[in-house]
Amino acid sequence: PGFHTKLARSYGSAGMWEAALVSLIGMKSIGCKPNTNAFNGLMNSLIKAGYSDEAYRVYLKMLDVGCRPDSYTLGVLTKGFCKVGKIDEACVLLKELKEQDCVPNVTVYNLLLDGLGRAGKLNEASKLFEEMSKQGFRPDVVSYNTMIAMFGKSGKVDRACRIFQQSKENKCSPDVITYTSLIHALCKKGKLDEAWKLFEEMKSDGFVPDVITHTVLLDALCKSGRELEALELLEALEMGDCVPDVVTYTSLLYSLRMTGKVDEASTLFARMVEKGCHPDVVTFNALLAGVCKSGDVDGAFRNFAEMQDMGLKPDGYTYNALIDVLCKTNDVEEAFNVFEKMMDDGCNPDLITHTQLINGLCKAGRVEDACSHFKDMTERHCIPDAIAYNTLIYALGKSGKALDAYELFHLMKKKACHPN
RNA sequence: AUAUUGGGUUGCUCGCCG
Repeated sequence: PGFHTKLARSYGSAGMWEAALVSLIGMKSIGCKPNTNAFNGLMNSLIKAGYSDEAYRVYLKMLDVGCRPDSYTLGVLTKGFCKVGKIDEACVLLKELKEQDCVPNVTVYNLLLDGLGRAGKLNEASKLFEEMSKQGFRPDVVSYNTMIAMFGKSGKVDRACRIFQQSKENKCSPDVITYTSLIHALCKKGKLDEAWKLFEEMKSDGFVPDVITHTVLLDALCKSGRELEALELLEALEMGDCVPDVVTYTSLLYSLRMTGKVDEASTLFARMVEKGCHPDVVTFNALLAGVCKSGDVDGAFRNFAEMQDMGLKPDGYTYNALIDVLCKTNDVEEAFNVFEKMMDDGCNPDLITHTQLINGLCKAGRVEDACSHFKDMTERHCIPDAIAYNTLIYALGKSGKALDAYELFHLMKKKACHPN
């Protein structure tokens, strides 16, 4: 059975759900039947690899062969739904399974909280957070951490701190993640002093900050222009026992390169490699951002070639950065070539890709083309946000098409997209 | 040994400061 489940999970990671099922069901050839755990494991593999719909099919098959779902099943599927933005379906499933006396647990609620947060539905998350206690599920440290991180990411430090207060009142012990999330929230708002205070506080309370905690602080130093202090922190880490990782180095590389410190960035890049820390696609993208900022198209493509020489696959960020630098250097034609290449390469253009192209067309005086691209974009199920509307509204207004601009402005409001 | 939380990279405009 171990072999069959392992094989099934491998198929799952490749999205081959049918082959995976054959492997699971094939257990009967050795006189075994796949149990709930085996199905849960397969669904998890599928979801981790981005095959949520396929996971749901496996779920149906599992019911079909008479396997009862348990709280893990519910958890895995909740994650799957949330990952593809189908939060409502996750809630429906929760209700359904509750009626079949499949008991949800705190983990399931935590998954929902996180899913709501990532979908930007903070109010609904807060409501659920209050609701869960009433339903008899006491929030645990993960619940609190999830809420803190979610408020922190959207710039609501005060609310994050209130949740922290609340967790103390409810006698829920914080952990390193709690503190790191709060420190991150403070840093994001530029409150570095308070962040450092909390950092000291956590240490004196006996918590051991890890590489992530330190990287949050280092990144904040970089982003507020204190690269020297960031470098000092890095050196301290390199000498201590909290080893900096690729994220730590990338954060510094990004700031150095963004602020034009090209040589320092190169030196640091060499140093990280020397320390056995391998740059990843984000590292290259971070450097690429700096190259693009200076409008250096050739340099951008050199970076693009170099990352592939190192065996790294460009992602959406990479292509978007290239498209943007081309648009900004008045080469929309080439930007569209990269756009094609991106799709050939299996990268899905996103809202940012389209907005950049629309902006590029506008700047090249091709406002009509921009409008039709905007239309194409919506037909490709890419829902414009305020920035996308602004881009086109601004260009329309500037090119004397005030009426069209006004019309789009109304459309934007009609689509419940808040003008800023 | 089957599920949940923290760090780095990409888009518009405007304002403030230099």
